[in-house]
Amino acid sequence: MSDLETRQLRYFVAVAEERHFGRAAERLGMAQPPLSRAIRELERQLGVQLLVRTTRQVALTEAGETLLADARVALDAVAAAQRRARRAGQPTRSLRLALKADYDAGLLPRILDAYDVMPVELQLGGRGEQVPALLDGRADVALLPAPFDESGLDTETLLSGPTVVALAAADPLAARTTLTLADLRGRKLPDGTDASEGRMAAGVRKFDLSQIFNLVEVSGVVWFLPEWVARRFPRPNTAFRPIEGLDPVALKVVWPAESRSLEVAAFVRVAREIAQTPEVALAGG
Amino acid sequence: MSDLETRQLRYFVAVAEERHFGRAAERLGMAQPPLSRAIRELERQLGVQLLVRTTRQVALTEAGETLLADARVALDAVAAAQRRARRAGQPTRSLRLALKADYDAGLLPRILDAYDVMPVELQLGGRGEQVPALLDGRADVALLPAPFDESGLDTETLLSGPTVVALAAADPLAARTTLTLADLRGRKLPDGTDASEGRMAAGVRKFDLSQIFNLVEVSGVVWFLPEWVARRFPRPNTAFRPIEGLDPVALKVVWPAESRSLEVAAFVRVAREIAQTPEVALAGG
DNA sequence: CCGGATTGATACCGTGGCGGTATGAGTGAT
DNA sequence: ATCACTCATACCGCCACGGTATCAATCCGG
Repeated sequence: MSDLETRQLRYFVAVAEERHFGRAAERLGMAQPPLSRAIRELERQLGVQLLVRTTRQVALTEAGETLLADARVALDAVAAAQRRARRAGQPTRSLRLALKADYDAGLLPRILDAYDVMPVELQLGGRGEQVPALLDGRADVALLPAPFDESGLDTETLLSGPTVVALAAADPLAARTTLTLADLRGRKLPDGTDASEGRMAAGVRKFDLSQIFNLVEVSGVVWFLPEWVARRFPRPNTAFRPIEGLDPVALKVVWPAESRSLEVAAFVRVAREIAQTPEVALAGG
Repeated sequence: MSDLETRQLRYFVAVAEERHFGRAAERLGMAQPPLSRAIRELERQLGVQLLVRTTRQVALTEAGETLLADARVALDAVAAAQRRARRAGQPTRSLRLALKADYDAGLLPRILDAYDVMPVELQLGGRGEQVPALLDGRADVALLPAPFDESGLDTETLLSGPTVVALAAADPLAARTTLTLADLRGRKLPDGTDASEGRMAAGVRKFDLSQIFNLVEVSGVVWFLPEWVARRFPRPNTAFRPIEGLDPVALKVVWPAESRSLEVAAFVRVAREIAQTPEVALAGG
């Protein structure tokens, strides 16, 4: 009957993620007994068993899995409300734009130049950091390469292009104009996985693009990236070749689904217009 | 610093909606002083002024407006988590489908027949009740005529058609094949507003379609509805005429944006297939 | 088969947060 | 100027939440 409190959801998420009351309690900065009691009380309120405990392991029931997913969404929504309210009270307002360095397809300078509603604060981060930031209110809008999990978000595609592989110009494969994933069997990504698996190796956040291109040129590893990124970084000793059979990669502008912010809407409009306007040669000489 | 509790959000929403501490306290079933104190504490936690109080009126600051919108979303998310967890623990599962009576375009029987994942529980309600039910977890999926506020929801269009006006067959306008809004000047909707405004008069929830057609035939009022609804209810004394210049009305299947429910996904797939399959004549004879 | 380690549950206690009542203070209306 | 209205303050009492100590069940090594 009585309503859930975010405290109860935070406790449950901690236990469900740790699958261990002691570690969850430590993470929450509290002792284990009151945490156990709080979860019991939560189950009693819901009239549903969420966890199956033995003294050796904690497992989630189906209801627990359901609640875990929904609780994360709800906690993000609460955190977003808190953050946005804090910001809305500040005298100096800005738009927080989350993006991955080098993945703006050259649109960013023109967008920033054209967007004059308020100052734009850039939040550079690795892949995977932008979406959570949008969901919990740390960012207002993002520029991201698709695909990514779009639940809870609205998006608009700015441009789209094929995936290319970056390989050393001296590589025999560079002599061919197009490649398939199978051709890459044996080639490694910087993280050591085989390139023929076609994943865009995550977890290589320590490197920026020029460092990766250095690796490509000197150590024979390869690297996948969207064509609209590669085009911005021509290097004489790195060859970019399209991969057949991979889905195209879109650059999207992304914002929280429930956003009714005029500032975000204006940003999306500007981004759309810039993306549709070809980049003119600035100086004819 | 410390996290927001749903209790604080519920209190704030009550005060922000009532714009009156006393009434809000009454609505919350508590006394006014602790409510005032809780709002003060909330403002202190956020470091932001949410309300401008005088002894005569309570007004929202810009931060307050922001928080009101976000808090509603967050509270819906918490309520949805609670309801879905409760249901997930029940042994008998069902899919709760919210819709407006008579607005299924004839698809419903075939959809229900084809959907065999789990029992479907129908929630008939007036326009405007389905979307909140989806957002706070009282319903899993809905069939709705667009347009409606889609924030926080995902949708897929099943079919689309023009808006028509229902008028008495004896009405002089019924002699014409198409009409414009201007032609309807002077004609009234059942709620008394002028038909030439083009709104689909809300607030006439007490009547079902046959009652409305009765009104149309005997009292000279007119009524707007989608063509794909009108087609299902042929009546000799009611004429349906398309209105030029009005946007088409789509029938959409709608579900919570964050839903990753396989049951909902299966329902959407079935609905899509049914909508693309023309209704065959059941008996040729 | 037994003893120790691990881990969640129980018992009990103290405090702080939350809500209640009584009352004050500011403002608009007559 | 007085009254009505409404939000704020003061003060009080309770219980909900968290802490400590301990128990109980299970797994594992010997």
